[in-house]
Amino acid sequence: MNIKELARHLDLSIGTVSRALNDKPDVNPQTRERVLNAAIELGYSANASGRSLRRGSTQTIAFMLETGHPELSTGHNFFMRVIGAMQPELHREGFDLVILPCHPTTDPTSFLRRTIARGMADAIIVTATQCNDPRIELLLKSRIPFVALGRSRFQDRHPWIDLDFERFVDVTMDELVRRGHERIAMTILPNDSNISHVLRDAYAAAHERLGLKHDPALIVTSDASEFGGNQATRQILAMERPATAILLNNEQMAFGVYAALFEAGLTPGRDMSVATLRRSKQLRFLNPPVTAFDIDLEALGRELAKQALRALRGETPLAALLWPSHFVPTDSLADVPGTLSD
Amino acid sequence: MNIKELARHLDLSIGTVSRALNDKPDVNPQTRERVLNAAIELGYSANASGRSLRRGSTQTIAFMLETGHPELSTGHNFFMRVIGAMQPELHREGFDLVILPCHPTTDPTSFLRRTIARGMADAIIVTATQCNDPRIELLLKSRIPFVALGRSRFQDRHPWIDLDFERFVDVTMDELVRRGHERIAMTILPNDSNISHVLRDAYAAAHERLGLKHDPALIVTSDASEFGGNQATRQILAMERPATAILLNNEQMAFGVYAALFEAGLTPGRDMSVATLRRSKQLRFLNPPVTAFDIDLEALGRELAKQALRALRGETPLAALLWPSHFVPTDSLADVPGTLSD
DNA sequence: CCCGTTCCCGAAAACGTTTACGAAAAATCC
DNA sequence: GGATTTTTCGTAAACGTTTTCGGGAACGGG
Repeated sequence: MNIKELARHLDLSIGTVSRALNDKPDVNPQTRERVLNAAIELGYSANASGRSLRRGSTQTIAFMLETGHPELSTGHNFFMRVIGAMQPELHREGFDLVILPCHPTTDPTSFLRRTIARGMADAIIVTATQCNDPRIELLLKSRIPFVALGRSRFQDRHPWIDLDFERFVDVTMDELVRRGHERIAMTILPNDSNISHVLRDAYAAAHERLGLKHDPALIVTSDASEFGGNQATRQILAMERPATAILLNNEQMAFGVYAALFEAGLTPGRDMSVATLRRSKQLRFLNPPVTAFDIDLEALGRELAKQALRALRGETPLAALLWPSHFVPTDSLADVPGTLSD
Repeated sequence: MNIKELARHLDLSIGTVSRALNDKPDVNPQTRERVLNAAIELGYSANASGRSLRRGSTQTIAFMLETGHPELSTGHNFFMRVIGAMQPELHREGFDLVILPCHPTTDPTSFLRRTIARGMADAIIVTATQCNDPRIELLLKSRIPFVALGRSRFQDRHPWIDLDFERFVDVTMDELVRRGHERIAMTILPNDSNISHVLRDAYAAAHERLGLKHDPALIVTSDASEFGGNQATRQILAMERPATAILLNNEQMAFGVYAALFEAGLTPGRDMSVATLRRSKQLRFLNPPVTAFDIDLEALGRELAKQALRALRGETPLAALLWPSHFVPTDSLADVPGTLSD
């Protein structure tokens, strides 16, 4: 069922049919009605290849998602929440959203190069950005509209949205210091992800601001999984002067942290304060629930969609965005033993 | 950079360039070499729209994923593992994999109809199948190659792969009955998903086989989340004769189950045996770890990819597949209090 | 030297759509 | 009623690719 058949069926030329379907002027309201009805009845939708070939645009936005990273497996719920919210937002404007999964065995940059060269999308979303990200260099060079979910070295040259990791560190450390903590550990990822850089900087700045001694050993590298949290906690507990609190950059890690604490005969919250970035449903079923930040991922997804549309329409990009979050302290933060809270 | 530019740059006709790039005969080995090198150097990849318009096929396989269902949010790790494994498998054969996210606010069937009519993919993967699935009816009517990850009423008319829920119920109940349990609860989903039907049947059959009394109240409906598990457990504990074991159809639920047990002053494993379908990394950090089945999701993804390729090549479909799994019992299963195990 | 074969390449059509252009018909104006 | 505008539609080109077809050159055999 193509436009030619549809036109023949209506006894019209394909030009008229096309104009009717695309809300162009120069077509009688009655015939337009007739065409629209016939299209629905015969289940006609314009062939995507033909349309994009002629138009020079695919009406499609691609979300490039690197899958299969064991250390990122936890992030899929995060991304799916965001993506889920993007789809209807784009759909309303006549755009399709496709996710392009990229397995770690294939080079993300050449994967991206190929999708750009083949013209598979009008705009692209990249995420899990590195500080020095070759994908972003490529995107800038290709002059294709894109939005990054995450910052990078080139962040002033393209639209982006990112979580407010600085605020996470600041607010949590303020609270911990207020409760008497002095040795506060933090986990970061083993790769070159930009998050790690941001966290390091924020961590150092907070120590400076609060007049704390900055012990580099308190930054432990581990992957963002339950195992990572578990191993990091063991490492911290094995120190001659263990930390009394730990900041996690990922909610999954908390399960491993709690397990390691229990195993050492310690009580989370009382003997070790724990905080993580994003509050998720699961965390509520840990005892005590883990201190974290509420983040509206659906709104984030909608915003990402809007930014993408602005980018491909050539409108001036909105101000880059550190996404707001809401601090939800719980009993997983406690006073340092022997300290009186105010 | 299109084929015309490339041809001009090489001082050849576009026909020859195309033949060279596509490994057709009738082109001098030397010129082919020359073309291939130039294509790499100039970063040429054939425009997807032009190619698929001419070829009548997109060399693309679409995985339709319904996002945003709160009750399915947990499944994203599951799907992402599968999808991650599919991509390289398809890539080796020259196919692209795209995920089409479908938000619950849009009707999945018309979403699917549109993607079929627009010719966006050569084959389609659908999942989260219902017993009476309009999407599958549509796919059959459209005569487009597809594979279902999950069974349905039409399962003998199309290729599919599904988890072996029957084996889950059988093996777990055997073990529980051996340990003296007589009242075994099971959760199912609130929707019309085919899983629920399969589980009900297997549950009834196992009771029959093992000579147990089948109490319908022991099948509790709840969504597949931590909250669902929590609420289901409370419901079970509130019975005048509570169950002594519970079968979960989703690993996330275990967290809610454990929390509810702790809150009631009960110990998982000792006071209530717990088993769930799929073993995940998280479950290991519950205490005791939850009995479950190891499932090789990557292999499942690769198999799904192969089935899709067979389907679109018109080869006879492989036998439909109940995917194998490996039972890993843990201390979350225990003898009924007062019973001696052999 | 001529004929048949093989090898390589260019010309052109086709895929389904959109859109610029022109033309016929209808409507409006004086 | 003729001139002019407006409305409505058909024609045809174009998008980038693949593929069929035919033809020229090279080659070999007689």
